[in-house]
Amino acid sequence: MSLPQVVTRFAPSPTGFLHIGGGRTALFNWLYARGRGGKFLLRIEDTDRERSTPEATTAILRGLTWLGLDWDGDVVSQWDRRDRHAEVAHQMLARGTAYKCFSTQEEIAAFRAEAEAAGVSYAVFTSPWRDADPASFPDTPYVIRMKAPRSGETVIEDQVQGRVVIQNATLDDMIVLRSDNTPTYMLAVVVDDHDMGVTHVIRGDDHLNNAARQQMVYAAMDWPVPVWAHIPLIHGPDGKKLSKRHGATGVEEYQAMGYPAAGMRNYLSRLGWAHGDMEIFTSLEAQAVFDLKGIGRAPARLDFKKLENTCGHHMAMADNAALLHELTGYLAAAGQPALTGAQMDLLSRGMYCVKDRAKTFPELIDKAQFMLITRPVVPEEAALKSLDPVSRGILKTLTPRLQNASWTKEALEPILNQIAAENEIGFGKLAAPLRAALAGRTATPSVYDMMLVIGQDETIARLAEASV
RNA sequence: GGCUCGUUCGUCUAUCGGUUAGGACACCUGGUUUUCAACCAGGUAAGAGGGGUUCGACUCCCCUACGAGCUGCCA
Repeated sequence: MSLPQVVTRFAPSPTGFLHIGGGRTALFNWLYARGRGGKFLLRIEDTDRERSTPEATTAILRGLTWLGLDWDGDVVSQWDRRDRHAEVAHQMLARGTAYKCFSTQEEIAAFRAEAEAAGVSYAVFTSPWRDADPASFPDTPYVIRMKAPRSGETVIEDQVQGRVVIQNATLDDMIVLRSDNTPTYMLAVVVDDHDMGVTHVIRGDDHLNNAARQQMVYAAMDWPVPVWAHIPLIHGPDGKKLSKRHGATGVEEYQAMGYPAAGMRNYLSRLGWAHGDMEIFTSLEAQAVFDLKGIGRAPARLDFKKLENTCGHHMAMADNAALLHELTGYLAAAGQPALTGAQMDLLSRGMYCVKDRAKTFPELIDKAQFMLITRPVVPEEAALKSLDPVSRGILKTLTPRLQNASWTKEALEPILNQIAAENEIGFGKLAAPLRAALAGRTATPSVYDMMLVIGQDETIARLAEASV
């Protein structure tokens, strides 16, 4: 009666921080599941004991959490499931879809070297034990290999790449269980995805070829094959695979640079995926329209300008309190001093006049500078020019009138206009020294907004100091 | 080397055989403005190359070039 529930997963290997490409893969899985009332699971592929670290796992979790990608249930450790993997390997043995191979790594290396010497740069290794008589088995360590079909073809029906046909002859009998009884990735992913009920495997297209081998394991165990969707990788601005030399590759680096998470999600989702001309959307909107069909086949390049633009939209759309909260998170991530209570108060009052002018948190802080400074205001050199004797005189005449004013824009406007008129100057000529006095700068939010936000007493105090 | 995938403005992309090839970012011009940002109006800019199929190809097929991935007792 009810449709089978959609179950997706993100399965990173904990060998480093959360890569921006991994973040996008996770995002696609999350969008797909969340948009369909399904489940989004998280599994850590830590079967490589040499390279896996707990630090990397926590870094990945931190990155996902910052991105706002919440997962269902507990984080699954692949390593913890190794006994189950071994069990399946032996079931394959029993079914005759796998076999014990006693070839040593030295023998395999020798085989490859020989092939190379013979002019074949790469050859598919065929184990001599594939059809060997058990009576001839030596008492030495062995691995369990998949007994892959030698002929015919394996077809991957991929939702992104289309129908991909791979000749079985090009695939070797991959190892599913190592000689120390630990599973290899090819076995572990399939067993885990099956046991976890994963219905849609959405991952990087570096796994497209692997899908053929994995599909053989599904076949060997007679398990239903999940829906495949192999998405293109992200490239750097020069079109090469994204790497360290392109700059930031870790999700957390983007947090430290001050990009808001909502903007990051929006930008990342549009990188390689489109829904018509839609550019800016909330997570809820993205979930509602995200589908596999909209994913492009070509790798996309990172464009910081567009990232910033997208983030700017989300800054402006954000709820003031939420933005302030995320700002404190940014400061911590960037290793900057936390805000004082007074600064928090002012920011929550003045967020409205700075958030639509900023694309990132560093920009937001810069625009909000007039709220964060304390007297005495030290004007920048350019601002100092607006505080000439004549202007200071004008400010001096302004102060007493502000003392009796009610503190609303409606009340302030006529006062400033009248001062400008009395001195026969344009409003701009009055705004410049006001800016210099209130913020010590030449570029600031509206002078009215600044006055309203810092309040009557502070405004008068700053004007008094500047007009001395 | 073999196998697999990809190629529309500088960038992200729309198009699902017939469009003046559309949108967004960036850039340029003008406008607005109280500075900056924003905003408004306009503009420059694209189907890798070559063959087919078709009345008609960005769209389907083949080749080439270029890019990427896989080819481990890594994931």
